[in-house]
Formats: sequence, structure tokens, C-alpha cells
Amino acid sequence: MSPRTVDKAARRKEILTAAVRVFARKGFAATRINDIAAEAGIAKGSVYLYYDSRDALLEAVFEGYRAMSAAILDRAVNGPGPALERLAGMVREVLGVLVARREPARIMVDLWAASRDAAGSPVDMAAVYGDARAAITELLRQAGKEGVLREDLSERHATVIVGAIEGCLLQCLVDPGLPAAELAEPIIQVCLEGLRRPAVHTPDFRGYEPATRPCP
Amino acid sequence: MSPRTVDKAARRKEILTAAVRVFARKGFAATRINDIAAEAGIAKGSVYLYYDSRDALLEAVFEGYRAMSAAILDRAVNGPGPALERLAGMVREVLGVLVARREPARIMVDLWAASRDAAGSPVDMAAVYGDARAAITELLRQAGKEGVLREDLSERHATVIVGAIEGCLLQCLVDPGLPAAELAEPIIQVCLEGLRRPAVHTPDFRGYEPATRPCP
DNA sequence: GGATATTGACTGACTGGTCAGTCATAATGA
DNA sequence: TCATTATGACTGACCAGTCAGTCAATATCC
Repeated sequence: MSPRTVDKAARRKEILTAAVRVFARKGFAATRINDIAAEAGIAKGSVYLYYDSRDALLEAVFEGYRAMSAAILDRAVNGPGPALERLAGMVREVLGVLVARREPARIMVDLWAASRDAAGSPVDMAAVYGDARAAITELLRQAGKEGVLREDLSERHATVIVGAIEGCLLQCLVDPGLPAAELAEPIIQVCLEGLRRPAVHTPDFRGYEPATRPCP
Repeated sequence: MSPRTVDKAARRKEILTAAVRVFARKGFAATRINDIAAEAGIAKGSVYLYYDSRDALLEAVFEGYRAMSAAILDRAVNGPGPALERLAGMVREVLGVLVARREPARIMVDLWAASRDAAGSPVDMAAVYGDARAAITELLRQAGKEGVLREDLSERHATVIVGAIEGCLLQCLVDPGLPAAELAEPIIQVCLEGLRRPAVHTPDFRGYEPATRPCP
């Protein structure tokens, strides 16, 4: 190589990219530092010139994921247009990412498991889910202002929406036969129809109140 | 006769119970056979008198979970009463199990990750999710017969419901601050309201058709 | 009863292998 | 030359699984 002329930041990124590829292929637990070094085309010792430890590498992978997640949420919360359309768009985007690049999502499961190990784990899944809940709670607040929601909503409902998205992702990961792309619309249908302001006339026609619109 | 006989099956179960406790406490990856032996109050070597390997123990834990899961689903599918009420009851039961005994669910995440490792893993999460989807698809079919559902439903919607339940479970596991018990009703609200036959009068009052019920 | 033999559940030190992380040495360009 | 970067053999810790040996409970015989 060319000592003194290497771009440290670029090299760090190369290693990180290699690590993501190997993690996705073999799973975090089964990945050896040697595998990552080989994937990056360098020696094992060199990995340690750029990352202090295996855990530091894990943390970097996690941060990359979290940044991607945060970007998607941010665009949904602060974007233009009606809030519910942004929510629907976000669901489509998340499922789309899964279809386009399975690695990030696949790795998340390993991170999940890895985070269980030590108390001082660098991977804080609670924060990731917390961010997602906060974003969707905000979207629901915006939609509420727009007057398109039922009025008995709480943050619990945001939890359910986050859960529906995450749960569908997991199923798609476990079972590659599931059509991830085609789940976006059912998710939107189930969630949003359940969130829209109920019709004055309830679905089963009990409680029909003709007096609210007197006949001419 | 044999000089001394122990109840092999009972001892197997003791070890399994100990394993579940340790897995729940430390996570599967971080659990040593020694830990399990200590928890069961026996020596390490004795564990191998009852289970061939660490993986065999993992498989037994998984089968126990799957049996519990299957029992809940079976009761919902074949129980008495309207299908949607059984569906709602099942959601309450699943969340209730999480509240009462966090271990089984917690372990599932580890099993999830463990299943990623080898191709010949004893843990088949795809089958677990597949069973759940099949059960809920059947519940929706029953509910459809009862005439209480929208008519454009597919198995995809069952996937969303499974996902919502599973996703909420995960969030509760990661973040013990979340009130698992209080999520059952929001899940039911979001899912079922999204599934019921839409009112003739759409929520935004466009398409209002007073002619359907003529004034006296 | 009690002396002796038999059984098999149980033990834990040991083995063989794995792997994260280290460091002495080499290579390279300024 | 010399500072910087790269290397890969090496180390020490760790752990799943083994197996030769222990011992308490039972069986059998006198």
C-alpha cells in the first residue's frame, strides 16, 4: 500500500462496509475478525488500526443503521403534505429498503440479540424503537390537528404501528417467500383505517342517528 | 432390577427448566453449560446424560415455546364465540403471557438470532410465524363468513396482524418501561377497526347516501 | 440381619479447538 | 533516513464435550 497517503476516514468506511457484508452473510455471532479483514482485502491486524475492538465495529454498524432509520423518520415527520400520506409513504419506504437491501434489516436482528448480552452493550435497541415511536406519535399529532383521526388515540397506538412495521419486517426476513413489497399497502390499510375518525354511522348500523341530518 | 433408578423424564425437565431460567437471564449466546448445570444443582457432565449437546437443549427449549404458541392459536381458532372476539381474546392472552412470564418471549429473540447461524438450525422461526399467519387467516375466514369484515382482505392482512402483535412484544421486551398489558386494547382497536366492514358512509362524509334509509 | 456384589447416576479435571487481540517485524514513501 | 502503515504468527483466555473414576442405593446370599 501507500503509507502516509491513506485516507483514514475512507479506510474506516471500507472496513465498515466489509463488516456489513460479512455480518449479513454469516450473522454477527459467526463472523470472525479474520473474515472481515479478508473481505476488506487487508490483514487482521490492520482492522485494529481503525477500530479498537470487535464491539467498536459492531457499534459503528449500529450507528450506520440508526442514522438511516433516523433519516427516514425525519423526512416523514418534517416533510410536506398531509401527515397520513407521509406516514403511508414512510411505510412504503421502509418496506422498499428491505426489498432493495436485505442486509441492514438482517443485521438488525443480530444486533438485537447482541444487545442482550452485556449490560453495557453499545447497541441500544430501546432507543431505536423509542425514536420510531416518537416520530409516529408526532405524525399522529399532526394528523390529529388536520382532523382526520379518531380522538381517543394515545402513544400506545404509535407503538402498535411501529410494531406492525417491525413485525412484518421480521416475518419477511425469516421467510424469504413473503413478498415484502406487497405488505406496505396492507399495513397502511390496517393501520390507517383503524385510525381514521369513525363514521357517524357505526359499521354494524347500530346507533343510527337520522336526526343528525334532518330530512328536508 | 436396577439398584437405583431416577425418573429420567423428570430430570430432563428439571434441566430444561434450569436452562430456560439461565437463557432468560443471560441470553442464549452468553449461557454456558456450566451455568445450566449449576442452576439445576448438578454437575456439567450430568447435563450430557440427558441432552446430547448444547444445540439439543436449545431445540428442546424451542419446542416448548412452539407448543405453548400452538396451544394459544388452537384455542383461538377452534374456540366458541364470534371469530373477532376470539381474535381479540388471543391478543390479550399473548400480551398477558408476556406480562406474567417474560422469559419465554425473551428467549425467543435469542432463538431468532441462533436460527440465523447454521443452515441446519433446529430452530425454525419461519414455521412459527407461518403457523401464526395460518391461524389468523383462518380466524379472518371465519369472521368473513360471519359477515363482519371488509371484503378485500387477503392473507397479507393476517401477516400485518401477526406483525403488530410480534412487533409490540419486541418493543416491550427491549424497553421494560412499556406497559405490555395496556397494549392489548390498542392492538385490537387498530387491527379490528381496520378490518371491519367500512360504513356505508365513508369517514370523510363524501359519498353520503341518504337514500339508503328513506325518511318516513 | 449383615456381608458382599452389582449397578448406573453422577462428577469434574482434562482435552482439543477456537478466536479476540497483541506485537515484533517488514514495507513504503516522504 | 525515519515516520507511518501493514502484516500475520503468536498468546492467553475461554469453553463444549469427554471419560475414568466415585459412591450411594439396591440386590443377593449366608
